[in-house]
Amino acid sequence: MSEQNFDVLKLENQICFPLYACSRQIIRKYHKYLEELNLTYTQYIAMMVFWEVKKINVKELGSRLYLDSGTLTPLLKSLEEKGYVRRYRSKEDERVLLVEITSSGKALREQALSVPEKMKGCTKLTKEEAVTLHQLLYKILSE
Amino acid sequence: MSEQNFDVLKLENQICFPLYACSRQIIRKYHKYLEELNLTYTQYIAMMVFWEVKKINVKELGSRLYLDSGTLTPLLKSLEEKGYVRRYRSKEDERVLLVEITSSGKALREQALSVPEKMKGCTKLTKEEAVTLHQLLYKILSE
DNA sequence: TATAATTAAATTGTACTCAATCGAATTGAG
DNA sequence: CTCAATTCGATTGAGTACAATTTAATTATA
Repeated sequence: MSEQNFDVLKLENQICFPLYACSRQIIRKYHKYLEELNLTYTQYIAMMVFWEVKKINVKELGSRLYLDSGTLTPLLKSLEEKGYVRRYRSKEDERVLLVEITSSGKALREQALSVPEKMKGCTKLTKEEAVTLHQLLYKILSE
Repeated sequence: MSEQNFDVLKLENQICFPLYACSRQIIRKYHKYLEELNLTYTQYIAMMVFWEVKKINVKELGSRLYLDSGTLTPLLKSLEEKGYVRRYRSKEDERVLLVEITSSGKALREQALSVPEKMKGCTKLTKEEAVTLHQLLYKILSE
């Protein structure tokens, strides 16, 4: 009767734990290539957005990266100090902070091309497995 | 000629970014259930290990959780303050710190059963998709 | 049109995360 | 045996994460 099944509390039966462990494992691998660019991983994915859109506000950047202002405010100040972005208030709505990539930030893009190159094969997944993983992850994120 | 393909630097083409975003999204969902137990997510997965093995040293715990002493030392001190574990040096090798679950920590297991229950269906993956994801993630971790 | 409600960032406080370094204990080569 | 190398955990410092709160600006409503 009062037998309790604790299997649901086993590490090996979790879905979040390997997600969490995997993301940290890969981010650790990024570290040695990104430090050549003087970027952290979070700064790197933020730069990916700037390379695409050139200009964006904090809220919209946060919704793309799934990060809030508590994380982004210091991160964007740091990118500004490095000279990769410029921050300024919107004239139309003073609450909104616009962040725009600088020429220096744009120039970094060429250098950054070496990163995916070096990270190639960082996981031993086949192309098909990587596609499957990608789809499953975005299915989770789409909720 | 000198056309460069920057697609490899697009956020949508990354594998690590959705891993990172997914794990944080799910951990955020855990938060409201775990705070009823006065545990953070990292403390929760550490407790999962203690519920299984009762006693373990820091290095072995770190290899199971993919975390190092810089993360675990303060985390274990915090769990000790809450009364869930006891920390002491090994008599055989004074370098080794053993961490053992207390009766209070064992009692927490029953309460914790509600967490996977509440998290059930936190992702809308089918059972098959969840199994596939699990396999792919452990393939990455096994490198 | 006052003012209440909402919104956007910034701030605060707690807790990771991890590279790098340190100090103490143990082990191993000569 | 002995000193150098290794190992274990703790510490340090920089950078996130994020819930909760605050401040300032804007919008909506009575």
